[in-house]
Amino acid sequence: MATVKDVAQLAQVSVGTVSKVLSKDTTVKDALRERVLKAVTDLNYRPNMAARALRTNRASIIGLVVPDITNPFFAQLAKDIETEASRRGHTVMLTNSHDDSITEGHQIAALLDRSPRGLIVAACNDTSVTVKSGETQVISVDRRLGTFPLVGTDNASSSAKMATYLISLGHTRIAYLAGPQSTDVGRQRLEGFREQFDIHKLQNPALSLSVYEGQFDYDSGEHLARSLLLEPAGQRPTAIVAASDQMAIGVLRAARDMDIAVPEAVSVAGFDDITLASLVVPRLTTVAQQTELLARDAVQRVLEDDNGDRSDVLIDGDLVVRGSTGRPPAS
Amino acid sequence: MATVKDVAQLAQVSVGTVSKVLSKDTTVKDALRERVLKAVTDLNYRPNMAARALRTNRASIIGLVVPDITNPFFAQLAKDIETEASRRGHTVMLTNSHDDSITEGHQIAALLDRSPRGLIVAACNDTSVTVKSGETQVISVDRRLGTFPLVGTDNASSSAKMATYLISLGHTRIAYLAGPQSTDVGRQRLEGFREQFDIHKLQNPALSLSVYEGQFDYDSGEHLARSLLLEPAGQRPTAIVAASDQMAIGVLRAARDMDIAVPEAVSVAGFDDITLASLVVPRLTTVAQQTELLARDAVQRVLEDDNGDRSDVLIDGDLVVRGSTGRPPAS
DNA sequence: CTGAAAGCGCTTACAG
DNA sequence: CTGAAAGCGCTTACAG
Repeated sequence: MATVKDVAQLAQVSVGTVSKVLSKDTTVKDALRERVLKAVTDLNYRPNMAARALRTNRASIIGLVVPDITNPFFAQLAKDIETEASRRGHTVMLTNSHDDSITEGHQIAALLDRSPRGLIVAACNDTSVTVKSGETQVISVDRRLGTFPLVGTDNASSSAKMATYLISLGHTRIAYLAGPQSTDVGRQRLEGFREQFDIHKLQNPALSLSVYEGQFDYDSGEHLARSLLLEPAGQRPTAIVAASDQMAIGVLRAARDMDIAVPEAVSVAGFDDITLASLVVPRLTTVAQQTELLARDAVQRVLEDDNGDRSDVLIDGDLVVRGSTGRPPAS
Repeated sequence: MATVKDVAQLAQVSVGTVSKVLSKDTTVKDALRERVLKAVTDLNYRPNMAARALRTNRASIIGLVVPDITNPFFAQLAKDIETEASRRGHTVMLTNSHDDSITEGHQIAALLDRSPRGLIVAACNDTSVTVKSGETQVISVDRRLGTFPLVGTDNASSSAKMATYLISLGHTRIAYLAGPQSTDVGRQRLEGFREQFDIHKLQNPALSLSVYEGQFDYDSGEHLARSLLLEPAGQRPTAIVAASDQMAIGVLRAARDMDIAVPEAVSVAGFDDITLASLVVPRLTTVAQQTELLARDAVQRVLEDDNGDRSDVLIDGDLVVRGSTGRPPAS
């Protein structure tokens, strides 16, 4: 592999000059610059990233920690983050915390050892260990890590949109399958829904909301729906809203197994808009998280050292109406 | 951050000795070793990875290139690779080629710049650019890159298992929805199926197989199935086998839309055993790829420089029978 | 505007 | 068995 030294020699300049040209320093005279650039091309020179990292104390790397890359939402987010990072000349180091705070702590430490430009962390659900990041920028995404700034979806206001939409369809008995209330995301989605519901209830006291707490996964949604749907048609909810698409897909599955038509007998809605949401039968009404925007902002915050900016970024979710919701059955 | 120098000073030894202790060199006397270890703990010393990489010309990093991390199969594979790499003290750099060979080439070059221990690449479908990896170990996984050794599932023999299974159920009119025949994976799965089918046909000349080429994705499966299932019940296939779970799930969707019962009227099977396969209704019969084994072998090949070993590793897929297949309808 | 030189934090022959 | 020293390939004050 060619080094700066080789380039300098071929271009008949000093290594310092080569370095300056490479770093787009404008104080190099054109004649020299061209000689250097030609030598770079001729030798097919590629800078040694380890040397650069050692010298500058930062590598053009972004560390990314997610609970589980096989969760479709995190897969989408990771993809968008990688795309944005790559566009900006950075590489992403990925680790899975397996939703375990001890592992998460180790992963973060290991990533910090590689002097990344910054860390983007979707924290695991159990309480995270405190992280001392030193110089390194750390941004939470989706789920906050410690007290680091968060880039996430405005869960409350997005969830509120869903409440308004279902009530406007005429639903009066609504069940909400909440995520773990130990998590911010779980709490915010529930609270946003509940508060909006309560506002509508002032107009229409007949509205009723029942809430059940579960996990964000398929099984939890299926399990909760199974007992809910056991009730006779006149009493059970006419709309079931889940705190995640995975839960909602579990609900669809339960309804199918119990021969209850969606959306004719019961409407079902989710949250996230994972790829699968538009592939299930019927297609799922949900709130789309704008992962591209989340990714862009997170990467930007990590790369541009707006040092001192500790503010959160909240991005609106979009209500996406598909086939799984409709008017409640005439009763 | 503490450096070897600090540790050496505190432990009253030379930096060389510190380095030897850290690298588990056994020639250091116990007394010194303990002093060093204590100093390491006291100072909370963490080696500077960039310096180590510069000096040794290799970082404890594995580069991973997949076409698309939101594809559930690659997500599972990436997770297993990351877990295995992490277990062995290595970090994974992830990039998505977006199934584009130009991008793939750039990603590989960028990863090689960071002097990784090795590269694991699931190549994109279009012809890949040639890669000069220099010293670095490169292993293909699932889809071969250039002429690099491959760790993958034995597609042909696994596909053959599915043929035997369906024929043993009594199916005589079988449709096979193949993946792109420009890809090894697509070809191998089709050929394995067809060859096994032909063997059975010697016994039972009434068997018929029709083959349709598509993409590996949901839409392709749905699209192909839609026209297939238009035929009247006595003439259309009684079993549809897809080259991927995503295609098979598309088939399920088409059947559902057309009110054709699975598996009563038509059996459906896939390949891969993505998470979703056991979540759709009915649960999908498929061939499970053993991603954990694939991951373990790929990481091992990349880390242990069995230099010169250019052989492929083929791992059997497991037939997983679920609810989407059954006996053909009585006719 | 350009070059000579120091130094980032390690590892590794080489002496002793 | 241990230490002193060179050097990996860069970047960056500092002279000139």
